[in-house]
Amino acid sequence: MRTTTQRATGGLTATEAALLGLLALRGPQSGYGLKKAVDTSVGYFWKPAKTQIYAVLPRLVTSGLATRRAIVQADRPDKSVYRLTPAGRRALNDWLEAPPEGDGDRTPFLLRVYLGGLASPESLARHVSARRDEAESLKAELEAIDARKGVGAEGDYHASLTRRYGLAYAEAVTGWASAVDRELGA
Amino acid sequence: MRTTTQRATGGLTATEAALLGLLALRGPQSGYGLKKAVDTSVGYFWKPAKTQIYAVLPRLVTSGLATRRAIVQADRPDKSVYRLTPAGRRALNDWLEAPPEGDGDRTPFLLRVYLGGLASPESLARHVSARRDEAESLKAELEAIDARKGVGAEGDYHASLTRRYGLAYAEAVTGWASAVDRELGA
DNA sequence: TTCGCCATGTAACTAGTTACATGATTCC
DNA sequence: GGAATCATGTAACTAGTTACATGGCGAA
Repeated sequence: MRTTTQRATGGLTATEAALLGLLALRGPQSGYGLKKAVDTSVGYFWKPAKTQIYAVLPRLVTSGLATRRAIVQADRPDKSVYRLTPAGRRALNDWLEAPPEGDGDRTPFLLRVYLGGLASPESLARHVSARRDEAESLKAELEAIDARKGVGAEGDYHASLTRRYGLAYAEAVTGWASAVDRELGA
Repeated sequence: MRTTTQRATGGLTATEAALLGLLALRGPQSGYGLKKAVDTSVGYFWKPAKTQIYAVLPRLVTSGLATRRAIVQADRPDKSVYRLTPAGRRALNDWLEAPPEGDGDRTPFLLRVYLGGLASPESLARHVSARRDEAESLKAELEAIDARKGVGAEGDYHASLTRRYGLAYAEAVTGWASAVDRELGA
């Protein structure tokens, strides 16, 4: 039931792990590139602000988990490219093996449902159907990605697992919301 | 896709709203009492540290959303009892009507799944089955509560909606995890 | 000419966390 | 004798946020 991503004695934060992981999967990147990579991969369930990415990267360098190389460019702004070190790879592995810090708690939506009797019934109904809409568009989005990659594309297995998780979640939410919607209407 | 509970120009934080909501539902309480109330009600999806509760309450008083009354007790420690003001009730209502700040993002578990190819297959399998176990025990817990209250107990409707949400979620997770478990075994 | 992409950051802030501190009373 | 309950807080910290700042290049 923990919320804060906590640095358990030498461990990584989830954001650090995400960045190291993307460096491991996709090779050396700039902060800007990592931001793009995040948005098109783990962005559905882990989307740090870009300033946070720029804050984390130098930290990784000073703790020896990554190296920075300055790249001078003529036509574009100069950039810093970060590369995973063996120590970084080890730290990432430790993080991957460690039990996940709690998620699923902190759900302001449910707080509104729980307290729904204090507001107008219409307000609750609006929240519920908005939730259903969100879940449906999440589902559509994930299905579109599935379609774009073929099922069983190589190198996509673990990513597809997260999409399937998202789909199961979305379907659970739409099912719940439809039922509640009907009840509130009656 | 926001994570941080944000104070949108005069708005409440979710923790403030939770406390005001419990004061509205259950009447005047001490910080200690509110902590108990949180644990036995919204604790499944919103569980602030007790120090946070003690930090928030005086803030509610200074912004006129609650009043504090000191109660001197002979046999127990003295306490402060907080009571909702009309302004507090209004602020709560505004919060209840407002669209929920994003949740569902920030899922370190999925980060581990996504990066599962970087660690040993056994590690991923362990995470997945741990997740299934958690979901199953959540389900059991929620069903136990449902059984304890009878179905359709008065004053329990909105709370029961959150339990049903939790059940749908738990079932989605167990379904996903069982399928993935089988795949990883093969 | 305007807009979007590339590219990196600073400054100010905040909602939350853990660890620590205190002390009487009541129940086993 | 020891543990749980009642009851409230301080101190130190942190991972994240938004708003702001800068500026050249290429394409419509």
